Amino acid sequence: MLQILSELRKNKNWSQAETAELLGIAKSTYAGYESGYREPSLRALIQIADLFDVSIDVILARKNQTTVLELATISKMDSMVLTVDGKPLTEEETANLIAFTRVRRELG
Amino acid sequence: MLQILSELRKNKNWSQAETAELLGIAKSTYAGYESGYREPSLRALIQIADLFDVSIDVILARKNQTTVLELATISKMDSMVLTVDGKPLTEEETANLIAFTRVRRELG
DNA sequence: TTTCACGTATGCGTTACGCGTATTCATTTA
DNA sequence: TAAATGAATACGCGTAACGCATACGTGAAA
Repeated sequence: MLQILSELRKNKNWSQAETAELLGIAKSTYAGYESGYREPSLRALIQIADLFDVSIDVILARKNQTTVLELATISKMDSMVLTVDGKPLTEEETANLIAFTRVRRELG
Repeated sequence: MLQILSELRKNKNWSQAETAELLGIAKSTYAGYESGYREPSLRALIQIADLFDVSIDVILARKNQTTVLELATISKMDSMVLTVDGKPLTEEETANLIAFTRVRRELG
């Protein structure tokens, strides 16, 4: 249910112990969330969402808000920023990614 | 914290008892949420969000609107799909885009 | 006044969360 | 190679708090 926690954490290059400390909980407690051994309480869930700066629905992988977004559109939106290694993609970078994808698909 | 429950419920012209029955919980339990006497468990919260068809963040009155998203994270999320030319990016394609971006940035 | 619907408050049993601890595995250091 | 350190995971136990049954207060309708 909470597999995404591992992804979010690794994107920040944090260990479970570091993350637990930032959350103010025991490392075994946090590890239990990732492994699926336990589910976080509502209070813990809110802290986690705040720490990773994502919505609770994202953490719970709730699909009630499945959104399909065109890469080209996102780069024009002010309300959303894509990052790689924590660094925002520029419009030029995004344009290159789109071109890159088209070429690769063309080649099969 | 959960004042919005009362509004969501009244918008549907439901009594607390009706709502509780739809949720499969005791009416005193549901009433406790609205009055602030108790907070719902995570399980109950998910059922409530599904019943009213709103996101959990809305129920919790969280103002976060995740604007910065790591590309690597998105590809792992079921709740969001990126497309190029209307065609979804596969996980492999996304991984290639990330690698491509890193190389380009490395080269200056 | 009685009755009924609605919302609310609380005692109590039980669930399950959080911590400490132990274990396993991988990597590093002497 | 062994020892040590770091990382991830599993589990026992105490207890916080959730859910239910029940009781109570209010207002409207008869």
